[in-house]
Amino acid sequence: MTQTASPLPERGPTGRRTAKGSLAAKSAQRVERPAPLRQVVYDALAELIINRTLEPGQHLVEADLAEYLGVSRQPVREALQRLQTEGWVDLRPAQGAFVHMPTDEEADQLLGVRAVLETHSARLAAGCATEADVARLWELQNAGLEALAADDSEGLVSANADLHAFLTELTGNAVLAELIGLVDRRVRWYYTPIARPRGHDAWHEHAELIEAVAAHDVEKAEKIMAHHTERTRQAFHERPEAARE
Amino acid sequence: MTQTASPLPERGPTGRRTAKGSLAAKSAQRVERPAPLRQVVYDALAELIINRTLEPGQHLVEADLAEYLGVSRQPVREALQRLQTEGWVDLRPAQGAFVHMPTDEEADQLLGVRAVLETHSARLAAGCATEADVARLWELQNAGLEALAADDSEGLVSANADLHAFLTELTGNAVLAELIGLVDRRVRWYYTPIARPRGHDAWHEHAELIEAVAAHDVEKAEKIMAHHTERTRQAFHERPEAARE
DNA sequence: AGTTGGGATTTTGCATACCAAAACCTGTAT
DNA sequence: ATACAGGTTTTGGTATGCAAAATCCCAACT
Repeated sequence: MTQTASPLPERGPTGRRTAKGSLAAKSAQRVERPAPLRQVVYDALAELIINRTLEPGQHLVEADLAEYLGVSRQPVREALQRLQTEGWVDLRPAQGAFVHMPTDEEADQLLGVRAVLETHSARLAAGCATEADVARLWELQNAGLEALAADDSEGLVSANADLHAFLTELTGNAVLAELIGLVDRRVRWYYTPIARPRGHDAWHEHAELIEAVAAHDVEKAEKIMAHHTERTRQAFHERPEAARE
Repeated sequence: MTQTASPLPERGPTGRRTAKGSLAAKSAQRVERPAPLRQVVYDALAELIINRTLEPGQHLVEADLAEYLGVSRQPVREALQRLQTEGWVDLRPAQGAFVHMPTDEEADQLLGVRAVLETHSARLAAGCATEADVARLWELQNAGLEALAADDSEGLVSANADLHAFLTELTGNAVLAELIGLVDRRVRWYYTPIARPRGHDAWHEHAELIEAVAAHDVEKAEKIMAHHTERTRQAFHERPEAARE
């Protein structure tokens, strides 16, 4: 509606093949997709929810979102569907989408599941990490320490997520990685308020964990991660009066 | 199926309120929703995939599915979106939906994750099961034994799912239950071919598990479930020459 | 043979328009 | 206040159109 003429964020002469016949050029990178609109909308809405522009409980009217984003209702609906399956919004039949209202109980359950999955992940990772992997872990660890020193709450949460994410990739279990990714993204939402106070201890525990992984000490890595995630859970319960909102 | 004219499975004069003013009549049941069409389509497609009417790798053309089911493209698209997030189809941008092709590696990863989650679930359930819960578990166990005696492979898989599902509900952790539900539904797909040979041992192990839960022996329940799911995983690898397809 | 190169066709992805039914809102009469 | 009647908004779904991308098919060329 808004920008009636311009169709969207630069979809013009993309989608062309990279070159002509350099078969298996680099093996890695894909051909660069124009990014489906529903995906763009999904990312945009997720961002709006995470940074609280869209408040918990708020009613999301399809038509409004569509106009706001300059697209039609269809991609909005599809994005909302996905947002529901991943727990960001609740889709009440015949009433539409509402930003999910996180409860303390749910956060606790989420942190509990996360503890189980991450613990298993640490165990597997310790069993199969190469030296290069360990080096990468130390890099990520340092990035986190820098954010800690700079008192960068946002960067701290992000660095934490990166480190945990890389650890799950190491396991070689794609299903596990996907599930942890799902849970962690939601945990991140609740986690932000306690990132700062928890920071110091958490990154000390990370160091112990990486040492255990480097030594391929499966039992120890598992134990440390169990302790680490359990402490995070407790930190959430003992969090300051920033409880409500 | 093709019923071009008739719009759908009886949506006529539904959606009415149950009565007029008997507030909180039974407290339990919701108001009876007409069931969103996308949900109906989702169920239908999931069923078609599970029973192999739609073969792995097959290209699903929206227009064809829509005509086949007697609906428009929109609900079909929404159903396909959800089927993707739950791993039943792969949605390749600009190419459409393809029935997911399960690999042995993926099945193994799935069974691995399932083992972890179910083990944790068993631990929690053992800690908080009431006598009524245990009675219900025995009921479900008997239903499984009957299916086993009747050599009903389909019913066996279903009874197994029911028992595990009830156990996860006992934990009181909705997030955990949801995740296990997700994983189990997919495991079921791979599991069917080994349900029969695995049946006898599996249900014997179930009995032990229920006893441990009834005795609130947390450690034992956890151990039995770990063993149980690990055996299932092994059974999958040692499965007969029904390997491919 | 084999592989190139165009069309022609199909299919997706999105936009637009329209509609019934359900839910919501509001003002008025009780 | 409470209840009711009516108007408004919103969803959920249908139908249609269309550009871009992918696929298919077949003929021309080493």
